[in-house]
Amino acid sequence: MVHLSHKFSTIPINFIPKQFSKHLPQQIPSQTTPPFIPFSQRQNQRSLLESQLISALNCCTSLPQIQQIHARILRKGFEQCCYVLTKLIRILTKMEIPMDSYAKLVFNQVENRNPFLCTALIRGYCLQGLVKESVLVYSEMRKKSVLPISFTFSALFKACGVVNDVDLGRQIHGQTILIGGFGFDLFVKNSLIEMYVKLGFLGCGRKVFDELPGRDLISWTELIVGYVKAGDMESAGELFSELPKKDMVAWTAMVTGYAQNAKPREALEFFQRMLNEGVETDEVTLVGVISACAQLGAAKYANWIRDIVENLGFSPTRCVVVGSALIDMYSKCGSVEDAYKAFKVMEEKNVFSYSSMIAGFAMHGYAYAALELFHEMVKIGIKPNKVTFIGVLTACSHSRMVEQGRQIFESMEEKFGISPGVDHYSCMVDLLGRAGCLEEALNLAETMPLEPNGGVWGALLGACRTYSNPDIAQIAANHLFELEPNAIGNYILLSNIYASAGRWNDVLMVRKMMREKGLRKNPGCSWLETKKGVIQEFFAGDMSHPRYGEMKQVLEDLLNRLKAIGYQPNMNSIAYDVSDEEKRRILITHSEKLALAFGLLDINADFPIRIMKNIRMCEDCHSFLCGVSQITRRVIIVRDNLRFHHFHDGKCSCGNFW
DNA sequence: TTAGGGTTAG
Repeated sequence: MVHLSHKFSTIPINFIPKQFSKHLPQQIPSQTTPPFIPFSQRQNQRSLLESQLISALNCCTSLPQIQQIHARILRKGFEQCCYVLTKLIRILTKMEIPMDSYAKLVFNQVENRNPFLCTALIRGYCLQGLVKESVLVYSEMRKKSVLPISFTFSALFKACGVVNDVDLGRQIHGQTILIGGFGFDLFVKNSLIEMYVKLGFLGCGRKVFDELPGRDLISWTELIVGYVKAGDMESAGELFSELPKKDMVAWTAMVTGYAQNAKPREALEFFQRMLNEGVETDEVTLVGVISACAQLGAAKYANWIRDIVENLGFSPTRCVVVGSALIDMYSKCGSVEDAYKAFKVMEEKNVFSYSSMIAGFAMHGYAYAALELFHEMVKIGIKPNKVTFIGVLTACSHSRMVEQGRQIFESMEEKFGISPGVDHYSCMVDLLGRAGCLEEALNLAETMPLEPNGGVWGALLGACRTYSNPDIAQIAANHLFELEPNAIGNYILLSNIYASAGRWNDVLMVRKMMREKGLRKNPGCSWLETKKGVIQEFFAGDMSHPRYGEMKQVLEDLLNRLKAIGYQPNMNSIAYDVSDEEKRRILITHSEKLALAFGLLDINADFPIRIMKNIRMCEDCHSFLCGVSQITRRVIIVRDNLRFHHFHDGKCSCGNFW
């Protein structure tokens, strides 16, 4: 003990770099000589102390607590004990305390490091994204002939995944084969598959899976997720069906996979199968299903999953991830009120919950609510991320709040240290464009520090349509035709802009381009959720519906009543050079009008009529629906390809600005 | 100690 005390005095606190020394215990161990105790008794005492220190470390929840126990470790003479110090480093890792500021100092004080201690530091560095440092520790341990353990490789592979370094991963993969037997370790094998999958080298992952002996449920699931992430649901499905014994995680990987790959119906089918087979579900499964329901956008599915979530006891109150998913779902299913209710009851809120709610408000045209929430989150110390700003800027954009938008855009870098990405520039071009500042929007697109993408030029083209500016439209469209040669919407927009300016020759030129490329117009389509919860589909100009006669009657009746209060069909919404009579006929059979007519016939007056639409609503339909909400006193909610419109009492929540 | 999770613009 005297010796140990002596050693303490040779590692004075002031040897530690100043900025880190605050982390280490300030208490210098006592130098008094303890009474003599026989050796065997000392050993027993030591192992008792050891387990006491370990349990004390396990109970730590804050840095000061750790420092207190660390002081005890030093006082009791355990500053060279790998077992105890490994635990200390693991706790520091768990609490996300920078490795360089504390764990490394602890590590450096140990002379004979065992594999566990080295691995704890490697893992700590790797989880903090400091791969170079973790590799250095690994080389050091190899130099000193400390044999790695499976966990060492697992940590290193994870690190390679974090920093996207497949070459390093391959090198370490080679080492697992060279250093006796690790190539056959299932734990190492699984980490290896995980790394290759994460880095997008699915083939290598598959090779490891096929060639190395032994595989377990985790190996299978890892590979399934690899296919899911690559968007190959077919291969994922094949592998899943070959999987001899499937557990909740494997099932969930499939459900979530379908949801993530824009196949919401398949996701729900899979979930139903999972329930039928009696597989347990947890909050992760539910999040996948909720996300699928959000994509379907129908209140029917929202209510269905709400009941399931409640019955399983996963309310938004207690589970922040389920809560955030629900906020998104309710917003996308047309009920921003339900979204806000879920948001309100959440006990824990994070950047996801706030961002989802902000995006929800923005989507429904509640710009002030979105901004208020943004300021609230900043005030209570939740740091916004890139996605948050997309929501906030969209809210400003859809409500013509140019100055606020500008200020927030500027604050991104200055105040929050987030450099704006292409998408944020795209929001700004949209903001300026929608407000009618087309020149400024064009200027921003042309001078922005990043390469503008389709989003940027598309926003500008959309604004040119609103403000009928064929000249700037042409510039934006030329960029778009290069970036997205097959996106039909751009050609249609440009042709509409030319049509409303009466430039019929240019319209023909755009039509010719479309013909040459073999592009065909995506027909306008609307969906309506009927009284019975069935989703009905309506195509523009389609007169084959069994109740078309009644629907036509409803529409004509509405048209006459609307004309009496000053409505006139907006012929500019038709980009064909045809007679006014023909234009009127085309207008009255736009898909949302057909859906509306059916909704008025089918849905009780107390309920809103909810319509979904695949493309942007035309000006005529928009003013028609405003008028209908006034004369019928009905609430009509339309979700177009971008956002929601709530028509009520002759007004729309978008303020005629969409 | 290893597998499945929520928010994104025209």
